[in-house]
Amino acid sequence: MTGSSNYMTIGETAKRCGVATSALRFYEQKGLIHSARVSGNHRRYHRSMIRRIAVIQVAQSLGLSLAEINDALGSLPDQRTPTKKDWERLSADWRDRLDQRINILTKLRDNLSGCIGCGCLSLRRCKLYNPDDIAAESGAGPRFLFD
Amino acid sequence: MTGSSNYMTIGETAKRCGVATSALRFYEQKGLIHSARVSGNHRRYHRSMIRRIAVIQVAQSLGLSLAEINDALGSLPDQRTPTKKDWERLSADWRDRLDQRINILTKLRDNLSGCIGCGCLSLRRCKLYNPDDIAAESGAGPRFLFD
DNA sequence: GATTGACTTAAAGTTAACTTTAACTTTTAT
DNA sequence: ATAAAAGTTAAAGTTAACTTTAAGTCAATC
Repeated sequence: MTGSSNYMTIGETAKRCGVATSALRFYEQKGLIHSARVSGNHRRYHRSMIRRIAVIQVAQSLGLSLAEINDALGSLPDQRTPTKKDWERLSADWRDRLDQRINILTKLRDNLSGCIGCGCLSLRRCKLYNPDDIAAESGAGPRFLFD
Repeated sequence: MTGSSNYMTIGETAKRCGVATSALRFYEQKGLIHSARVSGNHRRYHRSMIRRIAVIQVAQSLGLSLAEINDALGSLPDQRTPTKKDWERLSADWRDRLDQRINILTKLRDNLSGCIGCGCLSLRRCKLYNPDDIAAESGAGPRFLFD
């Protein structure tokens, strides 16, 4: 255990990352992060876990489940700071996912706007203003806003 | 109960909207939708509930909780098809929310790209590649990707 | 040494959004 | 009339992502 400043207690790590200690224990149980143990069985997290936890938080903000994040983190090294190449490999996937999310939300926003601003040329075609639901053959659910 | 084609059984409604009957019962319990009852105590949903359920589904895709949706739907009429004005009132709020979501995701994606593509001029300033975590004073969590 | 704060564990609890179960009634089709 | 399908209810169950509890040990400080 060379250099105590490379290792932090669970409380220090939690504070540093803005998560609860219980969450850190939970993540470790799920295999997402790892710790060493000192003679009193207290955890010691390597500094590289800060970055790893940050990556978990980013992935969560993308809507990934912990299981999915665990899969993705399989491509990162456990015990050292990820290199640039490591990060590239991971974030390429996530950028695709982000692009898709942005596209869907943009389309949804545009469809909202279009129907509001009289962008629609036909009351028959505009399903939102089709009060008799004539377009029932289009399929179940609010197709008109997602398609 | 004029015009049986204005009312649908729970099965018909579920199929039409692409949701489960159990979800409809759940939403009704939560007060999000409403039904009439026939002599056998079977539910009958007015056609306007199709649109209302569609709105619920849209709001869910925005990440709103059912409680939040219930609040928002308070501004819509229960027993008739919402007018254009009704819809405008509701969707203005949601468009703001969509804009914010899109902005956050776009910023996140741009930060990912910037760091990958050597957009960063300083290894000290680029927190992602600051392996000794010198920027610890920036606050807890992955600030660099959200700010 | 004594006290307080930080740590440990396993297991139970919380929350939201449903789904399933069990036991029944009603409706539909033959 | 009968059988199958569709409907009813209350309550229990599921899931993911945690948090809290209960009961203890360890570490730091006086």
